[in-house]
Amino acid sequence: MQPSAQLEQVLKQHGQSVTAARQAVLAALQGQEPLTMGELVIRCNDIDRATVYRSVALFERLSIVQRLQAGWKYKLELSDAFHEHHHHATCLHCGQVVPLSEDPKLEAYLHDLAVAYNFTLRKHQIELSGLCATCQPTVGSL
Amino acid sequence: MQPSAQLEQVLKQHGQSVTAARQAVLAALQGQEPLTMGELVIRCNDIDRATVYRSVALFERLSIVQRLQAGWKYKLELSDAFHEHHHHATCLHCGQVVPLSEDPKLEAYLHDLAVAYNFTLRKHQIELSGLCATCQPTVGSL
DNA sequence: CATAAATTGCGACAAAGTTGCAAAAATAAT
DNA sequence: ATTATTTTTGCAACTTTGTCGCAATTTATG
Repeated sequence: MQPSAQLEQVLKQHGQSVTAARQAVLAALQGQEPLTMGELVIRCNDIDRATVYRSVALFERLSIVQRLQAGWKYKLELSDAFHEHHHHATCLHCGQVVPLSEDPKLEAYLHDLAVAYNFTLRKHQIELSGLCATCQPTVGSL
Repeated sequence: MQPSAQLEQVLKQHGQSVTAARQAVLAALQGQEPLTMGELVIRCNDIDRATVYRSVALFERLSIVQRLQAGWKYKLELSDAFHEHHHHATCLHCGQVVPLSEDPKLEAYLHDLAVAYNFTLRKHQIELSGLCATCQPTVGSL
């Protein structure tokens, strides 16, 4: 299904209106790289900042979008129902975020971990950080 | 070793001064729960906000402190050299952060993953989120 | 204890995020 | 379709969070 059609479906399911602003915010998030809030606001440049914030808040409540810690700043990306589920490796030097492909063994493991702690798991994130192949020669010590 | 003595050691190793402000920031972070920046500033109430920020920035550079995504906000806690290494489960309802005990198998797995992606791994985080045992009965759907 | 170097607090500022409310757009009803 | 109702948007004001330069203070050096 097209992401835009899927958005429409999710919004209607929850009694929320399908609006141009929300479609634009989704479209801006469809690129490969996760975005900071600031970057997202810039890419939605016809839409008021407050509206972008409200859309993101709604999208988070509806699990359309997730927030991840990339180095110092947090970034936003479409969540598992819209993208393939995956994790991230962030380069501490250049800030690039590399998506890691999913591994069922790891997923199963985390599931069991949650059970052991009596937690109803809704979502999870793994964030690796270090130096990417490109930056390794450049940086002596961080 | 006492955390305060360890702080002194790390600071001197990197040619940084040992100051009252930095000791106070460390002390405030020594509780069990990770803190938001705002909470930390409040607990260091004799110390100027700017100084708290500068101390945290320094502590992050020296890997004394790490930042984790807990629900919507980020929180700060002492990093592995000061606490036992561990991961977190955050309750989406009450916001409580439960520390998860370390598992060598998981750690080894993540290490291999980084190698596969040609990444020099400096640190990593696993964040589970869901409902804690206490909140599960309270909340129908989130 | 004196000197040099680094850190702190202050105030002013920039950036990020929130809120109330009237206008506009989306949904529901006729 | 057109109108009525509900929701969302943009705007502007505002709060919170985070940053920066600089003089005063504290820390380290000899």
